[in-house]
Amino acid sequence: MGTQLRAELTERGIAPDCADTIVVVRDVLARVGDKWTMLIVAALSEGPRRFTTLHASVPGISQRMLGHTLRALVRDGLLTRAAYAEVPPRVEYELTDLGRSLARAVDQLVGWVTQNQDAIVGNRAGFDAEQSTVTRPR
Amino acid sequence: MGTQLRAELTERGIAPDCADTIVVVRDVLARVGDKWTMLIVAALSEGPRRFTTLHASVPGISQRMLGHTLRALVRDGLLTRAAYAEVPPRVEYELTDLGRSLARAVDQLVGWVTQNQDAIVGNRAGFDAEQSTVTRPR
DNA sequence: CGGTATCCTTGAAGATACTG
DNA sequence: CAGTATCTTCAAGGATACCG
Repeated sequence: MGTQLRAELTERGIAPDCADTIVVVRDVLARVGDKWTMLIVAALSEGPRRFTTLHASVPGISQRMLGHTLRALVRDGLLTRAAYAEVPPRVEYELTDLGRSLARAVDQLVGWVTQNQDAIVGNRAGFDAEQSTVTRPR
Repeated sequence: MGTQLRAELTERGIAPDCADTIVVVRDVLARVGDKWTMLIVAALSEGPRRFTTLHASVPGISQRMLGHTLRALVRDGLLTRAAYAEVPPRVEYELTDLGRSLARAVDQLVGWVTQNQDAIVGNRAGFDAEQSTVTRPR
């Protein structure tokens, strides 16, 4: 994963461990920037939750994507998955310390967005207005 | 953009302005988490750069993706685009104050990744090792 | 309950060629 | 030089069905 880019970076004379970091940074940013991760982590920030509960709390997510995303988060060690051998079965997901520390780091970025979203949305509107003036003049 | 999710969120009783923030946060995270943005911003952090210079400094990027990504960043007000009417033409891209402040915010996250990438990579390796044990036992 | 398997659609992005 | 246009490929993600 990202091996291709890593190779290209090192080939251009960038130190291998620095290339590693670039790749991992992009990896992590892509994960927290994907369609569902933030919403799942937000739902888990209050405490452990079950699969079905999460499915209900994250609006619009499919079972497939919930399963995939949870698995990826467990793989990275950001979540734990605890399966209890009962009937009916019960599985609980919970943020790990690593997951919580990432959530705090992301919170900084959320803070930035909260402070600057008006500016961004305004810039987009202005840009789009200009463009439509150019493409559809008069 | 993200209007669909916004509607779903508000329908579930989440306050509209809160839903807005969720959507914008995901937007911004998706932007900084995409394949090229980080590398372009890094290249611009030293000062203004021209299209061709950027094309050379970002390994593996196509003209198409460089153009698209730059345009998106300009649209959000994170970059300025200055075109000089010379021959040959010269265009310089530069981080705005907003862009620089985002870069600083992202740096926090980069710091987190730098500190924790060993843990993440280790977790992944451990997880994958377990999985292959399960799927290909003995 | 808590998933996985399968199929299918769509948008993202690469390759290549062309232009003001 | 600084892009855009076109074509194509590919994988993320949705819908649906099924299973331990």
